[in-house]
Amino acid sequence: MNSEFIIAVHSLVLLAHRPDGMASSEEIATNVCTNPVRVRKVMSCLRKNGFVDTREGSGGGYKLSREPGDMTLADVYRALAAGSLAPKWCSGDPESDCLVGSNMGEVMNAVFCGADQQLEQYFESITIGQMLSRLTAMAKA
Amino acid sequence: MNSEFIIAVHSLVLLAHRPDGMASSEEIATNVCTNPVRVRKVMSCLRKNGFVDTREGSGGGYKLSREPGDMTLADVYRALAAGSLAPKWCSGDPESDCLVGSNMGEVMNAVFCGADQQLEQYFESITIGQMLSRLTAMAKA
DNA sequence: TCAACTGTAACTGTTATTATTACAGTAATC
DNA sequence: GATTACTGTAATAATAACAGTTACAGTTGA
Repeated sequence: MNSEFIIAVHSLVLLAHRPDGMASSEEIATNVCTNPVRVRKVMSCLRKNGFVDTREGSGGGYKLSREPGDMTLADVYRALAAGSLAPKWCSGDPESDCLVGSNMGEVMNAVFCGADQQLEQYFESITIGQMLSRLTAMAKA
Repeated sequence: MNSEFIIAVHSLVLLAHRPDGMASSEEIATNVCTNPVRVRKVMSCLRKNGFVDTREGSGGGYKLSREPGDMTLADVYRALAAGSLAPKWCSGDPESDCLVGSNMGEVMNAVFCGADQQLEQYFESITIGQMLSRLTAMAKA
């Protein structure tokens, strides 16, 4: 899995956890354990997909633009990791005169499309709000 | 996804397609479009997991040791790609004093375990025999 | 006008992936 | 029993993907 997906989910959960719903790229980066530039890149994408609002300039940062309970991991997945299951490496060669070698690429592709849908469906069942609940439940235990 | 998984599936389908059910690492490599050493490494693993039999020496090669209809992609997945969904890159830091940063790693891990099971279940529904059928259906069309 | 932010691009370092080379071991065939 | 055609495995090299860093232009609040 794309690690940007993880950064995105983590960031959204963090924002959902903040009383004022805001955080800067540096705060998020510290919490996630990466660098601010990477966070900004991911957040920029989340902004374009309507997950967060940005405020540039002094005192700026990121803020959730939807309810945590209304954002599923599937939404995030579609925004920045869709199709990541299929490997870049592709088997077979369409020019091959063997039935198997020439068509395997296409069949394999179909298999991974199905797998991707399956995965997306699973992510559909988990919201950012639920992620936060799991975290608080874990802290109390 | 692990590209060894793809090589394994392709190899098994190719063996299933051969009238005598046999092929050498070089023949497989040509069909898959990779090098024989890589194929041997994957096949070696398939042998250890009971998918194929090996015959060393002149005229040797690999042979299916089970019916194509009895081998699911889930079997192959478990043998050489299980848990590949979760990224190596891990977010958060258990030592953090923030609720989110300190526990996110664990929660994320649980999410990916679930995703992995989901994926495995999907692969359970596809056999090597079916892959071959899809290929022949495609050729006729 | 300054300080504190975001948005990007360019570059560097690190890690993972794939291909290659080499060689020991095994079995069929002459 | 030598030769040929294979597998098994280790070591190395080449390539590609990934993550971190630096730099700087643009925006906004104080």
